[in-house]
Amino acid sequence: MTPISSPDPRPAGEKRAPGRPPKTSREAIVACAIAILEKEPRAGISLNRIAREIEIAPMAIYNYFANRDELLQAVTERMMAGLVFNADPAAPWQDKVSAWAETVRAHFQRYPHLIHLLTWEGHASTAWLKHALLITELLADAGLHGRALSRATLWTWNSIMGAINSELSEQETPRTLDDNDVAQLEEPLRGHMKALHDFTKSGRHHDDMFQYNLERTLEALAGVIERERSR
Amino acid sequence: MTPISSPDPRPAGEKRAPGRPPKTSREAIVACAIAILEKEPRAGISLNRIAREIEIAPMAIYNYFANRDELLQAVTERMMAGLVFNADPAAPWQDKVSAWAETVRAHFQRYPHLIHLLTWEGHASTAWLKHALLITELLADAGLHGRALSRATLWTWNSIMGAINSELSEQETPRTLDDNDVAQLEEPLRGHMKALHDFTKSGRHHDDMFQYNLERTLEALAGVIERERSR
DNA sequence: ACCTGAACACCGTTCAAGT
DNA sequence: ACCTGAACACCGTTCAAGT
Repeated sequence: MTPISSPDPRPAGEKRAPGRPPKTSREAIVACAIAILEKEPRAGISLNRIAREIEIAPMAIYNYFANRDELLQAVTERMMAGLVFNADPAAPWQDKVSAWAETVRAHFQRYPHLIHLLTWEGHASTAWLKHALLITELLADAGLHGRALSRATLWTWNSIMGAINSELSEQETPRTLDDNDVAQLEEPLRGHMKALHDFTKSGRHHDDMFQYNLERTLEALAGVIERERSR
Repeated sequence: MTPISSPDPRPAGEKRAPGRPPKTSREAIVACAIAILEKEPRAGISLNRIAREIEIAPMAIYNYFANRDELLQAVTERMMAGLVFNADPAAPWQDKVSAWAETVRAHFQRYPHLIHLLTWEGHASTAWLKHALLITELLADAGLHGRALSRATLWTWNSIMGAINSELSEQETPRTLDDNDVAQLEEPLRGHMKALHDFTKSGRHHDDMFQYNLERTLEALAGVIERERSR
């Protein structure tokens, strides 16, 4: 019943590290957190849950991260790393903005929790910053500069992220319209409500609306750029 | 040391209600939740916290609400009730949309948590529905109908709520730019970053950006309406 | 009719002790 | 160097018991 020491996997000659050998790593913990979110998008990130999953004591995580927030930061960074965007340099700026928007949309579709991390928990990552600044670059090439460029950049982010945001939140917590509530509405509100309801129940209305939102954004940008150029 | 029964506040002749007298009410619980959020916008809504505040056992709340979700629903409804909007019927539709946007913005500024309740916890309230449908009515008056009206309505919501959303999330969790991160960027990205940073640090850039976002939204809507009219 | 306390399964985090 | 267990202060919720 004497405890058998685990075999040392190090090649002969390599110095054995002092102290207790690690059971896990930063990378494994982050990967586990992401795996949980991919399985259950609504689960949230819990230290206890992760510890259960990789069969360590919850406290072991504190050897790799100072606290929950630092772990969230690492998860954010790691999720963002999966987002790659390559624009065709020859394409007009409208196409590039569209391609950027679709790439970002697809990424947030894969990691719905990411938008929560970025927006509500304030975990801006350098990777996200870089991607966001691509829009600035595109708009600069299109002829904007100075404050007009800053404003147009923020507007574009707002607009595209707003579209992604509303699409995700509707998917995660579908608005179930209470028939009773609708019945209480007066005309013409009830008619409008019904039309809207039918529209959002129609087949591919998410794609339809994202496209529409994107077109409106580009339309507004085109106006700004044109006015700026003719000054 | 005989326990003294509390005096019955009912007028003589009125029948005394059977059973134990209540220590609180639905209204008091909801009011307490809102009071907590007004004091500490980042606090979140906790049954235990509310119970501590009004000095009852946490379980007493379950006499008034089936569960936490039902309480959140009531809080949402109550918060929305404070939002009143009266448009000048004679004003052009652009002014009405602007007035609507500013009213909604001010309300969410007062209750930052409300956007969380509506967007992420899926507590659509009838009061919110009514307000949202006002936009549909405005756009219908401006000449839209059918699918074009539905699309334009959703776009307007998206756009305005996106602007409010980003304003709030920046206020609640201010993006502190890591100098180190900025230094790692290459030109022209670093230059763009710096310009953006300076812009968002300037005095009233929140008001400035909301106005800009609103103008872009109206611009895009004007385009849609014009094309629809000329068909 | 309404309130309470004990109990359960969660959560993040500190601290002291183990290997 | 890394892991563990006990402890603390939270959280929502069920159930049985009190008034």
